[in-house]
Order: sequence, then C-alpha cells, then structure tokens
Amino acid sequence: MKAGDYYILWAYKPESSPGSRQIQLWHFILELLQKEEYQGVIAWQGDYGEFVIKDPDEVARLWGIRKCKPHMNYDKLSRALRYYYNKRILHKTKGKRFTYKFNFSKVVLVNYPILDMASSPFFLAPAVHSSFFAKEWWLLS
DNA sequence: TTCGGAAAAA
DNA sequence: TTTTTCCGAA
Repeated sequence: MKAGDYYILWAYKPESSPGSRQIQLWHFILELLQKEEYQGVIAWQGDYGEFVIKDPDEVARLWGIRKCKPHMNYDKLSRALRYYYNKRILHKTKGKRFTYKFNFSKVVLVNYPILDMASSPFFLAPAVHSSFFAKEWWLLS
C-alpha cells in the first residue's frame, strides 16, 4: 500500500505496545468522540474532523478521572490541547467557541479496536484495506 | 476565551 | 517527551 492512497491513517495501537505509555489526551478526546453517550459533552460538528466541546468542565472532569488528576480543569486541559498546535495534531477553529479540528494530514493513531470506529467520521475516509489495521501503529504524513 | 512562556511533574 | 500548573497578555 502506498501512503498517498489514504487521507487518514488510523490504526489500532494496543495500550501495551512500545511507544504507547499512558493515555494521551487526544486519544482520550477521540475516545469520547466515538461514544454516543458523550455527545452532549463533546461531539463532531462542522467540518470534517472538527469537534466542539459542549461541556468543558465535564470533559476536564472526565480527563482528570482518567489521569487521576482531581484538580484538572478546562483551563489546564486546553493548555495541553494548545501544545498540539505545533505538533500539528490539532488546530483551533477560530471564531468558534470551544471548537478544535484534527489535522488528519498528519497522523493517526488510535488506541482502540477498529470495531469501535464505525461511528466516527474517520470511517468515511477512503477505504483502507483491512490488513492496514495491524496491531501496530502507523505514522504517515 | 484564547494564547503561549516558563517551570515542574510524571 | 507529554502533560500539569500557573499566569500575564491579547
């Protein structure tokens, strides 16, 4: 397969695989985004890859629970999100409150089984051969 | 609200 | 190296 054949890069990256240590914030964001029950808290909205944090305090609370950081808040969570700008994982959708957008031209990663991706917009990307979803992660740019 | 420097933490 | 914490500036 040629890297140029895909717009996204999405792969299953086991928690135990080398290189994946603790849950990363954007993995977590992606996780919430793919679950129906959190649509009132955070959801895809607008352009492809764009999402809105409808309830900043709740997202921060959930993130705090996951990372065992009881004092997490949106101010701090959003700082972590801002660090993603230079890393080209995310960028801000200016003018839209609490709205960010994933830069799919960069990577992809994922910590979750492909079966859980059915509801995500990534699934709308050009078909990718199933062999692509190996138990490793990929970085295409 | 959003940004990004600085420093500490993990 | 990523995230947390703190915070002044825009």
